Amino acid sequence: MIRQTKQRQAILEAVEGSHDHPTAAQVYDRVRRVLPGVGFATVYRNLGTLAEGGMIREIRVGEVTQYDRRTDRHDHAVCRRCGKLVDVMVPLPIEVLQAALEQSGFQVAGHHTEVFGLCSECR
Amino acid sequence: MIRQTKQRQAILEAVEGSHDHPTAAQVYDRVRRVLPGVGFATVYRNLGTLAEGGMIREIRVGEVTQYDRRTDRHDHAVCRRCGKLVDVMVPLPIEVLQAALEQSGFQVAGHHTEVFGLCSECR
DNA sequence: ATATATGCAAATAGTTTGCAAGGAG
DNA sequence: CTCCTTGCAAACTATTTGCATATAT
Repeated sequence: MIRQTKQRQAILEAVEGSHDHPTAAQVYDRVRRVLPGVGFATVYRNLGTLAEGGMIREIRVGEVTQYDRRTDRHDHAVCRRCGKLVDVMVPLPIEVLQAALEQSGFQVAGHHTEVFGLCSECR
Repeated sequence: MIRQTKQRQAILEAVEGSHDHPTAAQVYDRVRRVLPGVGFATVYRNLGTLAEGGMIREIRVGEVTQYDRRTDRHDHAVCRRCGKLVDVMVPLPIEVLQAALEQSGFQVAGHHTEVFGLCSECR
């Protein structure tokens, strides 16, 4: 059974309280302010656990892994200059994907679109 | 100036001759059959150089980096079970992305959609 | 009580870098 | 002949794992 610990709770709160999309290292830093003795292994382990449990979402964009408090399906736009990640919902009906993959026999379960370009500050 | 070496040529041929999407380690293995003495640093360096030069394309999907002989814009479907990568073209007009990102002031330069599900063999 | 979770340190995977020797132009 | 490229080994980064101890249930 999944236990409630102060570390796990603090890690979840660190992600849920973020309006950006923190990396594991950033979550570690934020949690350390509340629980100075926390180990980074605990943070990594719990980010994985929480993502598996569907409480947070793990997004890999480019070479970095980031965590998102939003668990509903949505897409992301990445700034090529500063790396900033912006949430966006790209309207893409599943039928369009199914049609595109029809001949390959691929069964579509989900999708994620990454848009790249320049954010408002960098353009 | 970018020089023509037998290593670089073999690395390019290894990717261009692939119908799958090899990882750096797979390219290394393939090149070693032709040039047994090649170092993995040479492979990594050249995959980067070739990708920068637009001769091949680097794709990061999930936790693995793979190389694609196709340099034209297209999308990918990843099998959740076996990890197989299938090329696919998802019809997504740039105007749709621009409209979705209008309010954030993000300037769209490109996009890539990752579809996940099960390939024909795994479903 | 008992099994899960933590903190630490060491291990691992994938990739990058420094450097002397080699080879392309 | 110059300077880019190679091969080797060491360095590095991000993440994972082993293990004894602590703690939630």
